[in-house]
Amino acid sequence: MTERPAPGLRERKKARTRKLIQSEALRLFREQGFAATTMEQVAAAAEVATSTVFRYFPTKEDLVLMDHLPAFVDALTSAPAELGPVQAVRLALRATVAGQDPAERAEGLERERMMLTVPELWASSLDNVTGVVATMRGILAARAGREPDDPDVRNITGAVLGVLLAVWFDAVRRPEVDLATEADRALSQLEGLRLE
Amino acid sequence: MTERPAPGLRERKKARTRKLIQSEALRLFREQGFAATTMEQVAAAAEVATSTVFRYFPTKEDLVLMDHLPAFVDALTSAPAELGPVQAVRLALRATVAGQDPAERAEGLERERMMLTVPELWASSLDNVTGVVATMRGILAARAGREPDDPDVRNITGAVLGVLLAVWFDAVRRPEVDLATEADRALSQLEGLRLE
DNA sequence: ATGATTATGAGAGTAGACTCCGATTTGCTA
DNA sequence: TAGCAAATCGGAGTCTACTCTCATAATCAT
Repeated sequence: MTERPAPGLRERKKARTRKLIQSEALRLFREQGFAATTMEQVAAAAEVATSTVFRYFPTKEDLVLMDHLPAFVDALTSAPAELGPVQAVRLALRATVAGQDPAERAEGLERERMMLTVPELWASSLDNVTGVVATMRGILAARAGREPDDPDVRNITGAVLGVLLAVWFDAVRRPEVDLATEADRALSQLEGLRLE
Repeated sequence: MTERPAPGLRERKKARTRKLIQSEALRLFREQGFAATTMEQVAAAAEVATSTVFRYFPTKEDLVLMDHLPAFVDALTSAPAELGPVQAVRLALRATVAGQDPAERAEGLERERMMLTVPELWASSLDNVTGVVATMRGILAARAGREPDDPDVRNITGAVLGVLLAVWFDAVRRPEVDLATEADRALSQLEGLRLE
């Protein structure tokens, strides 16, 4: 949010160390699995003290977790009011993906693969998930002039996130599947669902 | 499956101990939370040795986990072939709920509440969930003469499970919501989705 | 250059899930 | 009732995420 671009040497070094630790961790997780990798190993691979790893990442899970959702939320909020819920989500998705740096996309996919695959990570993203659900309900409800806990809103949100998750699982497991177009196509099947 | 009803005193005692441990554990989890409860406390509450608790339940999570899905799977498999996927699921759901002992339902809901709420449990049910998804895809695909990894099958399954999960989350949090009727109503909104 | 601030290193320490094992009790069988 | 097998007990031991502390080194401001 308030990312000060003020680059003291100190800050730059910190950012570099942080990235180093994280990328070494991801490599180890990929190679030997999440549970089988200890924090000592991560520290050793990044050539820092174990306590330093914990200073940057309070929990092991934090080495993987992320938040690329805000962009999507923004896009959904600012979608034209005349669109139905499903259309709005499609538009927001397209906008989000388009605004992504393809370089970081690969690492993103790797992390997502782990999140959807490794139980511990699946667990610690629970809060994230319920948060996204709540947010999305709020937005879709507002767009249709309904309450956030309206059953119809809940159901549509559930259906939309259900298909998205299904596609996501597939895409993460098979590199030939393009998440964006596949998700768009999947959502198009739900266009019959309306509100209001 | 091969539940021998042969009741030696030994077996009866074992079953009783098992239930004792589990119900004491659930009580403690409800009262102080899952993470905040230690296995020692569970053992103490059930008045057995800690090692005995581990003999019955290899992991802490096993004290909560369960499998009431087989009934649903059976019902779905044997639904009339002329029904669409969503209708078939509705029917199977109704059948499953109808065949449940209302006495155990309460405890079931309690466990489900934890599973959907406590991260550690949410994690260890990952396998269960993916298993259910795969099974359901298989059945729906077979009913429509498609492949299990057909995109349409994946999408419909995703949507159906999405709404079900949404309703479930609600029902588990608010006792006044009746899971069965609410789920049926929610699914009725998806009837537009067809295959074949 | 110097003193203040901050990051890092190194290591000891804690907690709690889970394992192992020898001794004891308990139910089963003849 | 004697002997056998299974279950339990009690406790020592392991493993690893995570915490704390303090000394040292790097950066910053003046």
